[in-house]
Order: sequence, then C-alpha cells, then structure tokens
Amino acid sequence: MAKNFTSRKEDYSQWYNEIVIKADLADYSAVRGSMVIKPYGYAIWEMMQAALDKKFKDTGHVNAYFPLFIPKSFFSKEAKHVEGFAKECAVVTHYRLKNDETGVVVDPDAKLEEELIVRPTSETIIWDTYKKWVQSWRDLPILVNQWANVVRWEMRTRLFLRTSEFLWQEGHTAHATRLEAEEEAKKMLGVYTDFAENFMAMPVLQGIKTENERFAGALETYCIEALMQDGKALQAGTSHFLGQNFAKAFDVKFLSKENKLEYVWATSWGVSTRLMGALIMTHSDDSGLVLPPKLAPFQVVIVPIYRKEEEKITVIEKGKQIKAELERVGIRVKLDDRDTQKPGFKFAEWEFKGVPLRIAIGPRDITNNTVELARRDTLTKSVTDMEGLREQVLDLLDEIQNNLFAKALDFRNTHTTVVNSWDEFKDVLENKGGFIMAHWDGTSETEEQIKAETKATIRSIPLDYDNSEEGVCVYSGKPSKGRVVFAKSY
RNA sequence: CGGGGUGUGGCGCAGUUGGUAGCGCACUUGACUGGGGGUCAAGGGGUCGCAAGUUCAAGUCUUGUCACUCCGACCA
Repeated sequence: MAKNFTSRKEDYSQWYNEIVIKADLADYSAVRGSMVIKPYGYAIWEMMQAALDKKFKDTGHVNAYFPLFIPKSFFSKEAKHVEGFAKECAVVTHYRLKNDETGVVVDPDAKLEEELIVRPTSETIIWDTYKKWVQSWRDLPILVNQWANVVRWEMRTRLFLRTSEFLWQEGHTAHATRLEAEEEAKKMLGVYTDFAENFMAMPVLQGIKTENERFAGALETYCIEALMQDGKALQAGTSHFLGQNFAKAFDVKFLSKENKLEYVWATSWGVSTRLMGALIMTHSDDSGLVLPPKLAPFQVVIVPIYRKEEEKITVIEKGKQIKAELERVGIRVKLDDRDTQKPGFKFAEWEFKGVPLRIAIGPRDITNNTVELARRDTLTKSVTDMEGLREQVLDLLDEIQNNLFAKALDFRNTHTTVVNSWDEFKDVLENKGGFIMAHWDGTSETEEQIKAETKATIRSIPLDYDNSEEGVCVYSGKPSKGRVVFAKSY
C-alpha cells in the first residue's frame, strides 16, 4: 500500500488529485486553473496522441494549424455559438507593456482596434478560412484535424478534468452533402469509441446529446460517455454534426455537380487531455496509477537487485539483455539502473506510476535462470523461467489490457440500473450512482427539473436506443418512447 | 459569483496567555546496508503570502489585500 496516499473510499477527489501529483503526471502552476503537465504525464498524452493521430490519418484526415487568436467579430456570426462560449473567453485587448513608477503596466496606447479572443474552440477561424478553400464540389470534402491548446475560462478547475487551458485535437470537416457530413460525425464517434475501448481499456456508451447538452452551434452532438469509479459519468469525446450553420455564418458555398450554389455541410469532433482524467479514474486503485499496456510509456520496468559490485555488473548486464530482447518485439522497457535508489523504493515508485509489468532480477535469479514478474493490475508476483520470457511478457501485456477492460466493463454493468419510478431513480442516484436507464418524456422542461432536483443530467440518448420499448417518463408520467441514460457527471 | 478551508525551509505540518521559529519527509556528507518505500552519525536550508496598524516586542492581535484549494452554479 502506498505511503501517505488517500484511498478512494476516504476521499475520492483527494485520491484523484494525489495520483495526478504523486505519479508525476502534472502539477499546479503559478497560473490559476492552469497546470504543468510533467514529462511522465505528457508521455502518456503523447501515446494517446500517436494512437489517435494514426486513426485520423487512416480515415483520410490530415493535420493543419490555425491561429490561437480569433477576431472578436467572428464569434458574433453564429448566434448559438457565441451564446455558448461568451462567458468563458479570455480576451486580448492590448499588445504592449511599458514601465511606470509602479512597475510594468499595460500600455494604454497599445489598445487593439479589435479585441482578439483566445480560442475556446476553432470553428469560427476555421470556417472563415474554409471560405477561401472551397469553390467547387471538387474541393470537398475537407478533412482536417488540428492538435492545439484552447482556453476556456472555467469557474472551477480540476487537474486534467477541467483546466483553463487544455490540450486537445479538433477535427473540422466540410462536405458536399448532409448525408456525408452525418456519416463523418458518426464515423469519428466510432474512432473515439475504438480508441477508448481498445487503447484506454475504457468502455464507453455511444449516444446523442439532448438539445440542452448539445454543442453550441450543432444540429446533433454525438458523444461517448464513460463511467468513473465513483459512479459519476464523464464525457470522453464528442462529435458534432454542424449542419450548414457555420457555412451560412461564414458564407462558405460551392458549386455542385448540378451547377447549383450550395452551402457546405460540416462536422467537428474533439477529445482533450481530459482523457487523462478518464484514464486515471477508470483503472487506478489505492496503490496508485494503473495504466493499460497500450498507453503506458513504459510497459515493463526492470529492477535490478544486487549487493556487491560483481553482482551489480552481472545483474545489470542481464537486465540490458532482457531489455534488448523485449524491445526487439516493440515492447517499451525501462531498465531502472539508478544506483541512487533501493529496490524497494523502485518497486513502490513504479507501482505508483502504474507500469503494467515489473521484472526483478537478482543474484538468485541469475543462478536459477529466472526472473520475478509482478503485475500491476492484480498486484501479484510470480517467479518465472527466463526461457520464453518474451512470449510470456507479450501474453501478459495482452492479458492485462484485456483484464483492465473487463474489470471496467463489469463495473459499468453492475453500475447501470434500469429504473421505473421516481423514488427508485432518486434512491439509485443517491446510494449507488452510475448510469440510470429511465424513460423520459423528451422535453427539456423535464430534463431541467430532474437536474435541478437531483443534479443528474441526461448523459445521452443511446445510439442503440430501443424505441420499441414504450413506457412512461420516470418524472412526469407522460409517454416515453424509450430509455435514456441519466447520471451525475463531471 | 455564493459557501467553507489553507497560506510558516523543496513538500507535508506544529507553533499555548504576543518574547525573535520547530517537527516529519526530502536534501548534503560518510559508514553500514540492498529480494517491498533501510539504519546510524554529522550537516545545510525559512525576513512565517503581501501591506499597513497596535506594541518595548507580532508567525501569534487588528484591518486590508492577494493567492491557492474544496463544495455549489457553468462547462470538455
């Protein structure tokens, strides 16, 4: 058990914060609501980026980069969009400082003609650009992704889950037809789902947002929702079908094959460093971080154990051999040959940092031609023969990946409850948490009242929404065409 | 923006009715150690968030101010 570490049961929020800080993922910075992502945390983000980026490219997308600053006037072009983001924008008003008696001050003479908004998302600047790129149906589709930082001036921030500045990717696509855009939005939701489940080992529920929860400016918001260990839902990714809203706002038209002038159809989709929070809260335990092998910067850590100098030489030599052998098949290995820390310390440290597999080698192992293998997910150890180690490691990494997913899926299944009455709804929400499948009358009023009374929101209307099962709304008693997913959320 | 909490060596904290700052971890050096966060010894490091005020004397009292954090409202 980790020293000086709060358990999930004691205080889930504190447990989360401590993991982030003590596992060296990130730290608070001098700037309110902004964090420093430390090398180990950034390495995990880079693993995520690499996997996602490959998926984007495999589905025909290319990367580009658009400006951080957006002219203020751009925001007023799409009414819903400005409404959604106006309250959380950082605004640049001046471009110069100067010295006076009190020190450095903003130079009042350096006021910008038009204020610049630090992007909270890039639809506006990108659609202003697409106007120049699109004339003909032959210019479509545009399938562009951007890796960037964005700023949303949130009231309350939490490491990774909600910071004022965060890293993300935002895909912005332009299409000739409605159908093609809708399919793109769904396709990218599929990409996110695949990534969440097969890389993060995090089961997600695919769905559609209700009007209340929809992205500002979208006709339809598709989302994946994950369930955290404290029973709260976390929106892990969104993909928006934007219709022609932005094309109309920025006047992006093209001549179709039929020689007709038409507005372009759009999508946008994104996931952020929030996924780091999701990853932590899905798998980690009271001994610290637990990483799925596919995203672990180090999949295997080798800890040499020795007393005398001769032992050190043989043991580290063996460690290097094993490392090289594992790396030959693409396994990411760290040989922790630091002479400044004791083995016990290293065990504890790597365990806390979530490395999936640990190999310990000491003089005993050299004699017996064995190693000690320890699994992070089950915290079990076994002594195993050096022969066939590589295959065993490969198998174990797979097994750990699968086991983490299975565990998370099992948790979600046991924390998904079908409820049929209002009392039951409140009881489950209060005492059990998790996803609640309940009938809803389809109105925003009901949704808002439920939120006001219980803090639960409709996470999504499931994509596999079963509209054959009719019933009555759990709150209003009015007719309902199917069950939707309620939960308290991050 | 409302409500709570906290600001004292790098980190976590203590500091009584005001009397000039201490503990644990970390750090440095050395020895012994080394299969789950070692032991012993000797060291280094703080104008107590900031600013005024009361006082012979302020970490401590008063006023103001700033920052961070937690719980809400808002959001990915």
